[in-house]
Amino acid sequence: MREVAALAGVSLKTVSRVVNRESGVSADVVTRVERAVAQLDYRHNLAASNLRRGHGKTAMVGALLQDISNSFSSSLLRSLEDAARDRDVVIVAASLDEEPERERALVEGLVRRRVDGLLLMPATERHDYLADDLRSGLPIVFVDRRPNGVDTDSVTIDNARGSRLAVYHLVAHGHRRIAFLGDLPTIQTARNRLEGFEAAMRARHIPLDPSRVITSLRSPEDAEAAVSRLLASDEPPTAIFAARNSLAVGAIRALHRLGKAGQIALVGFDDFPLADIVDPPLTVIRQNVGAIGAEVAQRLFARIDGDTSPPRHVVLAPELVERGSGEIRP
Amino acid sequence: MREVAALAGVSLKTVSRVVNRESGVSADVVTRVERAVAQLDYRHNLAASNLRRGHGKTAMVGALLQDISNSFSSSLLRSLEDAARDRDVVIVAASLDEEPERERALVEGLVRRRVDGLLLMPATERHDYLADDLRSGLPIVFVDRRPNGVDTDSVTIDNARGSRLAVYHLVAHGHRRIAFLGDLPTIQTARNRLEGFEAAMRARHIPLDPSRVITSLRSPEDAEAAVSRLLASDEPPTAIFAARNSLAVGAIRALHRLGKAGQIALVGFDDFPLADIVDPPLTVIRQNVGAIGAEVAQRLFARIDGDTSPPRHVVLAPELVERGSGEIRP
DNA sequence: TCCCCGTTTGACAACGATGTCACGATCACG
DNA sequence: CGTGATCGTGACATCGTTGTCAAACGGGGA
Repeated sequence: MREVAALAGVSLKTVSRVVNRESGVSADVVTRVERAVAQLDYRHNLAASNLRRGHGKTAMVGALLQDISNSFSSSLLRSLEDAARDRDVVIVAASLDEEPERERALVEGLVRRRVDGLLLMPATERHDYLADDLRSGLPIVFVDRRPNGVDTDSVTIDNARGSRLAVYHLVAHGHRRIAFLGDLPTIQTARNRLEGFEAAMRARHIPLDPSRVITSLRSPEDAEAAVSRLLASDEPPTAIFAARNSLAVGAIRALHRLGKAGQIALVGFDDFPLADIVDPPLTVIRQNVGAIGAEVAQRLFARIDGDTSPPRHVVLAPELVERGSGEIRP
Repeated sequence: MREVAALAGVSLKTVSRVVNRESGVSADVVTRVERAVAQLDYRHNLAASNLRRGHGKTAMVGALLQDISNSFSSSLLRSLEDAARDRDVVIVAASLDEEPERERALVEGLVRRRVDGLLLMPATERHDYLADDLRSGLPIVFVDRRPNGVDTDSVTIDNARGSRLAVYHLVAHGHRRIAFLGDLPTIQTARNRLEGFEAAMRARHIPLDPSRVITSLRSPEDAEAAVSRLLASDEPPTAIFAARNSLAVGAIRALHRLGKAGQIALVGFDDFPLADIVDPPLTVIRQNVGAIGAEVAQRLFARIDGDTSPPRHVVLAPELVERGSGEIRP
């Protein structure tokens, strides 16, 4: 900037005025400065500008999601981006992979970078560590999982209800031997889905067979192996409830490999783009990702704009989408 | 920082030393400073730090992709993230949606923010506008599309070859009436795929019927409608080559709706997570996204680390994955 | 002609941090 | 006990920018 000023024969402040399109600079000076800017490849430095202005807004928000490459996380990211776009805010995105340490490190990094707000799908169990930042005014919106130990906005779905929908649906189609495939019970949503499953089975007076409740499945491959084992047992299940989309995928693969596709009922949790064209079309518990994302973005930007009303916890209801795989009878 | 210094009874510089874990501070002073930091909720400001240090590294890279929510873009993003993670670099991600204006605006925003490097899947046709930034040393790596008007690293696949693989495969299975579904020909990759299709048809001495070459399809819905029209014609195609994954999805939906699934051959371009379990399993031209992402990340960080060798243009070969849908005979 | 006023421009300090260098204290050694 | 080396600490300028305030300028009216 100093060089631009020298070349244009004006003061630093005048260059600043031109760069910021402030009024009250003569047309002649403006062109001189702009010429100098072009000639020297000068680039305005936003960091320095923000520093001086002091108000702090960096026009960056952080989005810490489970895994950017999965469709749920990336759809949320996209919803946030659509809202951010209108306000010229950019998004710093990262995957947590269910690693608490990574979450803490990334939050710290983003706070040091002075992001204006944070979208968090936490990998940690307790969130007290965020208290200081929240107190100092950093807007944080939780998504998919609720805050624990601090109070801040969240947008989640009713996971237990989703499980209940699935179980009641399968029971209504005549099933009693229903297997459950779930992720690590340390993950809040996975736990809620498991609890919902158990409660629904109780509510329908079906005894829980622990050998048919498989948790800690982390990948489609895990699920595929689990289903193979389940179907090889003495009393194989007639229906499977896969409480996460990647587990449903593994289950489908296993059913295909064993030639049982179309014979065993299957309900997945979380819709995904092609669930309607797999074989058989997959019945799922759908969470409306667009609605979640829009709600999250709206909350976050409202907070950034100074909304200081009490934290709100939005809980959306998932719905059952019948497509075929869940309507197979035993 | 000033307040921390005052509270701890030391100078600014000493606080800086403690915060940066520099050696040569007595244990006593370190604890006093750390206590003060905790008490005042002090947060180190990275922007100011970078400003002063001058070397410029912000430990941020930009990733401008086509659409963060599609699986190709988000997988690339994830590959980049894996590489960035080791170096404590964060990623600013955005979708361009094939809008040139948006690309230019985002690049400018990222340059102003002084990102250390840029991953770009361009929406623009010409890239001269990047010349200044490249000259001033900003590393930019193109992915999926080659730079035009400037010379910088790129990682792409051989799209024409992909189309050729698809056509030869279908012809080998007895097809001659092959329809082509493509995106906007203004998009470089879409154009290359179309050209590859035409060249391959010529090479096999099959006359091109323009009514079976449909371009400018932007969504699964567009593709679905196009396929419906194609199949309603007098001489419907016996095979379809869908030159983008979302178009293949639309084609599958149409075939299902019309009850023709399993009767018309279909080859898609771009693999996607569930292509093996749709009905029938989809034969695709696969680009190895992991390999592309790894290559891109490696190039980008090498440049950031000061590699000034001439720009390299890596072209990876796609491969045909037979799964069933492409092996249906007329 | 003189004065006042609006317009355009510039000098300076400050945003939060750190590299440089110099200072005082402590220590080992002959 | 003096000397030089070593260690811990602080003063100051500086990174790139902008808010504040005042100066310089030109023009219009009395």
